[in-house]
Amino acid sequence: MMRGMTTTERRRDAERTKAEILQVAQREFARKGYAGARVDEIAELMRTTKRMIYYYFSSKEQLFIAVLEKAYSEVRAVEQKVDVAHLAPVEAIRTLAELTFDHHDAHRDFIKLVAIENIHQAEHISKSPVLANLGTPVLDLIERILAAGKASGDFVTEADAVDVHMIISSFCFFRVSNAHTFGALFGRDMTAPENRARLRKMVGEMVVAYLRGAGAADVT
Amino acid sequence: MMRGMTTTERRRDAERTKAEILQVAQREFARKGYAGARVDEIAELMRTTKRMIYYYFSSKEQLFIAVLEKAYSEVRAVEQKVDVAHLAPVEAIRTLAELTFDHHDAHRDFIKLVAIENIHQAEHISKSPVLANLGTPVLDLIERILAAGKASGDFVTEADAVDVHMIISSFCFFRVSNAHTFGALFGRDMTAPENRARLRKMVGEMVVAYLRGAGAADVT
DNA sequence: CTTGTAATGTACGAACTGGTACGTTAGTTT
DNA sequence: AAACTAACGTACCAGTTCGTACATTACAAG
Repeated sequence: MMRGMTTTERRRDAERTKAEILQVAQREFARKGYAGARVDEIAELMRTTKRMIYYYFSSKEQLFIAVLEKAYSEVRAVEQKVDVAHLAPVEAIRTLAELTFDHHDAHRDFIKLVAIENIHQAEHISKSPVLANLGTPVLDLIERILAAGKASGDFVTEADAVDVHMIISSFCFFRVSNAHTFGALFGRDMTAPENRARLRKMVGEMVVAYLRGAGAADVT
Repeated sequence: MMRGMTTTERRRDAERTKAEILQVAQREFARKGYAGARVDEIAELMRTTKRMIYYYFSSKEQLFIAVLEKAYSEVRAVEQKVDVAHLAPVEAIRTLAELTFDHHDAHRDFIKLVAIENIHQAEHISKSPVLANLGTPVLDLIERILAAGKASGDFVTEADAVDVHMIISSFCFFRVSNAHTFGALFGRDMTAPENRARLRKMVGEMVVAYLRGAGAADVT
């Protein structure tokens, strides 16, 4: 009884073990990919043994799904905190873009997991009921900002929430996910500290410029 | 003698065999990832046997590198053909963006290979001397367009060629690479035919709008 | 037509890898 | 304090996977 009781350090702690497995597994999957990650290696990097992985997660695939679920839920938790309701449309969307940038910057393992999941045609996400309908909150937020911007006349471009989310995401995601090949081919590390501030500013300006309609063919 | 001689269909043809191996391998690597792809499976999908893979490419890793080299060189060949020199700066950059869009759209396997290579920290690209300094041609082109745009007063934003290339690439790349998870979470297939034209127009407008400086904080 | 060699096919092995059978211990309940 | 169960450890196996030793054949040269 009393699950949370830890006055004396327990040697056996299910929650702790599960958490450690997830943490180590996340790093391994992010670094080696799904097929490239080794269950034995994950086990060696923990205090517990391989047996525990199967005790709590049944299979490598289930473990990967659990890692994805945990990572996505953490993302969601952060996104909920974004408060841009009190800002004017232009500043609201700019801020959202910059916060998205910060978030991607801070959760690089998560980005890699998503990239891996895309290589596998999102087959694991499909198997998880937890992960469906997880995108709607952001879309609602963007929708409100867009409506306000249209009403105030700041936004001219015809674009829906999904489009805008895609613009922002693509930039922030690519910067992290493709840093290696981009760096190898163009000699610039997009994730280097000295480039951070400039690129962060770029996302914001890009979305705002686009929504203002300055890119249309009939504009001078 | 006479390598190209093929009046009678030869049963033994090194070039043909090598080409088929590369083609099949490209598809397998793109679908399963590097570690996920199986040499035996690649062999089964060809007319020849696994022995030939090792006869011509020595190892799985070398094969993957060869696939990357072939894919990148094909990309480069297409990019060389882009002729935007005669266009005005705004139309030139817009056209470049749209052509990049088309190119990514047409070479999805290549996109996936690059994504895979990024998961593996571009370690294979680094091992290939062929693949270094491959990005410069595009950068030169963009540089010229930017200079012309600055001179004509069309472009106001301070951004160099690498930045602009990144904006364009991120959008085009993300659309293909993340189509699966994006579709699963937001219910829209970015690669579906009905979205193609709209998104293609978006890249162009986005870059142009950004370069015109409409996103800056001090612009009304 | 013989002979040399590039190209190809067959069979197999050593190491790895996901997964499990079985035994043990800590902590809780009564 | 006995008994019960969740949590954990060890040893191991069966299937897979990259790679190779060895045999063979098509083709070109002289």
